[in-house]
Amino acid sequence: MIIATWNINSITSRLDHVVRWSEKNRPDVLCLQETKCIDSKFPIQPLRDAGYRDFAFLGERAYNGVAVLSRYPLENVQLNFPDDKKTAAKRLIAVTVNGIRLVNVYIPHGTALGSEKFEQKLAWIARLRRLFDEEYDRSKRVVLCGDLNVAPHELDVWKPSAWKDKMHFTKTEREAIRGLKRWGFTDLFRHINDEQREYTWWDLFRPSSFEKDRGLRIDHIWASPSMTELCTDCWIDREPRAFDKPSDHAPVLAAFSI
DNA sequence: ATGGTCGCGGTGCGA
Repeated sequence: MIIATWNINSITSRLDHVVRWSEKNRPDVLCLQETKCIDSKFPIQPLRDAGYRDFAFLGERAYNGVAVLSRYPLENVQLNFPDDKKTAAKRLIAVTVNGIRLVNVYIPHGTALGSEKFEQKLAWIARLRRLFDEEYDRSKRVVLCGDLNVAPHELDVWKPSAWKDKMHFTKTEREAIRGLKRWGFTDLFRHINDEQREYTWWDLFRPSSFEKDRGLRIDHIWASPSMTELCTDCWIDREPRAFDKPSDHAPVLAAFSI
């Protein structure tokens, strides 16, 4: 079974990429972030034609939005945090698929260091940790994936000296993300690939960033201990980052012997 | 080097 995650920066603008990539890579479950699409306009039919059978999505106009596309039935769909208001940014969707509890998140960007939104980013991460403490069992099969908007380690940044104290790599963000991980998660890319430097995001503002491989590893698939034991591979597919008019993110995939 | 490029939607904001 293959689970993938991809921040596609608008499902309508990237529909062809998602279809083409899905037909080639055949993930069983694909978690998307930044769909930027209201639910009534979510393009189910083209994605059905690409092989997906079941869908869960939570979107809004222009910003945020998360979705899960699956070849297996999705059960117990949870939209955002249980105590979120309806007006809350659409950033979390949790489903059960093949007995796995899968949580797909789009962690807030943070906008600017020291801003109110930066504090809200830290608070959102702490709140996610509390969700796992209160409602999840680490002895079960649990997967957390998505755009974490934090590069946890120096190995996850193309030039740590240049990124010191910069958004996505500040001490406070890394501490917050470590706090989340300590619930009992293993970073599957690091688990499988040891000290390898690979990235999932390259800045679209700087057109040469991808060619020069100046990126960050901010998109992740994390797993609980029993799920980590079943993981046979985890990799980043850079190919669609070179497509015409790409998302700024590349997909991450994990294979499990299930 | 504080620029640069997208997406949405028809303006400026967020990333």
